[in-house]
Amino acid sequence: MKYTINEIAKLCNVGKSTVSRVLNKDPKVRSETREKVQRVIDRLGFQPNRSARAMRAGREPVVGVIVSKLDSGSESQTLRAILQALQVEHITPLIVESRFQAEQVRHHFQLFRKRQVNAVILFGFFPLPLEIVREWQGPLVVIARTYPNINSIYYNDEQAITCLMSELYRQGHRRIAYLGIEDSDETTGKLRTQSYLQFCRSHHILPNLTLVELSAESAYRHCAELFTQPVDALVCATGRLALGAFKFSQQSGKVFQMAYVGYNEPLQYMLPNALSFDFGYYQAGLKAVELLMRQLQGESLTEHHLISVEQS
Amino acid sequence: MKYTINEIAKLCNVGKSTVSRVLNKDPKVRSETREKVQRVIDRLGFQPNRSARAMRAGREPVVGVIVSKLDSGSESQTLRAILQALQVEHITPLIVESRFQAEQVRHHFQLFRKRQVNAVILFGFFPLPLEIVREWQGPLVVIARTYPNINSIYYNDEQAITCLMSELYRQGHRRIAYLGIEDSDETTGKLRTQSYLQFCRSHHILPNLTLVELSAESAYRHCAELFTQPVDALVCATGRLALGAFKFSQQSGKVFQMAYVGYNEPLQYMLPNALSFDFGYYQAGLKAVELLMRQLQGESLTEHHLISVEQS
DNA sequence: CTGAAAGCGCTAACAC
DNA sequence: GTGTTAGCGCTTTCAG
Repeated sequence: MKYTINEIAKLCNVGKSTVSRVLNKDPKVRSETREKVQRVIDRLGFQPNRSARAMRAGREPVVGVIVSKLDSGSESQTLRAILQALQVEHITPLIVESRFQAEQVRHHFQLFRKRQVNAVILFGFFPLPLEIVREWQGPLVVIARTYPNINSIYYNDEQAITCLMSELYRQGHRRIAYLGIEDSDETTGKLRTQSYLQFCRSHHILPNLTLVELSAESAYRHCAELFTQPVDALVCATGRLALGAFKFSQQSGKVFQMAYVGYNEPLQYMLPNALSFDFGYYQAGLKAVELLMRQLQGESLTEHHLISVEQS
Repeated sequence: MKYTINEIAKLCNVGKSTVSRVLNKDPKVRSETREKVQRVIDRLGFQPNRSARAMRAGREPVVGVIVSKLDSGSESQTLRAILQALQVEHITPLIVESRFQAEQVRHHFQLFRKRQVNAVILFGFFPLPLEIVREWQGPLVVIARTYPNINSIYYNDEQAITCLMSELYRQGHRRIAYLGIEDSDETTGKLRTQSYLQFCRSHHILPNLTLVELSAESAYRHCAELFTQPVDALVCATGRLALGAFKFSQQSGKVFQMAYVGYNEPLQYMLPNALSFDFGYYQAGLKAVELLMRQLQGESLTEHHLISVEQS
């Protein structure tokens, strides 16, 4: 049932090192011998023992992946890409959830050290203090946030908002409101808000915005504030907020064109006409793994990769 | 930076087996010695090499987890539990997606064999032929579906439907429609449909049902068929279908009490008054790991575990 | 080109 | 109680 390199060697009447060479595609094996050995390997379905190989190699490649929430549309897209890319590289992913809590991240780092994780991919879909991120010594790629000297894949917040605004403007909307995140969140919050204000300024639109917490409920509760004035269209900083706004529109009967940043399947289904800006989450995952691989291969340069793909 | 048991031994002036004993909490070590060794271990942050241990043990515990879709509310809940439970057992999970395709499952099984996965947890949230499931030789737990001689965690379909129906009935609804899955799906389909019909019969309700495919879109398209008659309340076989029905209610302006089986965060948020029957997905995950552990420990009995917890 | 032999870091007999 | 020793399955010199 479970063969070892030794048994294969005996069956082939060769030394085990030859079998090893065949397994590792060492060119200096006579093709005749190679085929003989390969045939036996195939016939028996022999698989070299992973642990033994790992031990010999001195390290087993394991990448820790910290997502913020498993059931999040945008993150799942990225995670899917990461999983696939890592599989190709024969790297084992270790997935954990931060649930948007920096403290959890710290905790996971500890676990990773214990489990001898070589590298980490961290989803930063929420404000995360630099000093916590710094706690990870070793290869690291952060997604959706940037820090000095730390590799990252981040999204073009300005482009996302500007793009949505332009489209709404093109459609003829002029009273465009904005539901955003508080400035304490540098990227999803501050940056996007500023882009909104910037666009308003350059297009002579009177800003009408409210900043809330990153939850549908908070968005829902504060949405009414925007509608003390007439509103044609509403831009939401995230899909989560858009869900709250959608509920508001249901309850209040207000009709407006919806636009949001992110990928949210149920919302996309319920509101097919809404504008959504997908950053290219899948691409981001692939890129993250690529960056990580480079770090693992010793290149220690820092890169900040901008991902931006428009959709819908 | 990276120590071995040998170095620790030298630093402590003990043999490496003593260090090993300390690591493995072998009782027959003088507490004095133990402390001395432990102190050094702690000070240096020494972590025994996983691969070496795994090799020695002859097997590295890896459990393959086949979910149908990463971003599914119900499954994420279960997956979360599985991840946590496996972590406690120091078992590495290998997560892959089936995307509701039996062929993918077969493919993943192959991968698992290559990667020397010891056991599998399979999410069966869709019809899956027995012969495919059989392809996995070895410890296996199937969630949400049962097969002869295969360990499983399954849900009490009858109870779920009956429970929702009873509650609707209690609330005074009499014209209760049902949106279900076709009979080709044994559990989510046939079983639930029958439970609906059963309830109708025993409570003298005129059945009003439509069977559709397992997608929101299909539900949405066929929903109108139910409303050729007056409807007070609607029971949906799954959260996905409920999403389609919700859209229908939006578009058609029909008002009715909604009820569905499953856990769906956005829906729960949008329709807080809807009745939902949560099977206890988290519990199911814990149970799945427990069953698997027993198999790994050699008990080869088959168990079919019924999970049922009511909520909302 | 191929085989013999020496370990990788750890655990488990087996001695003392 | 504790040290010594023999491998687990594999890769990698080092000789032939």
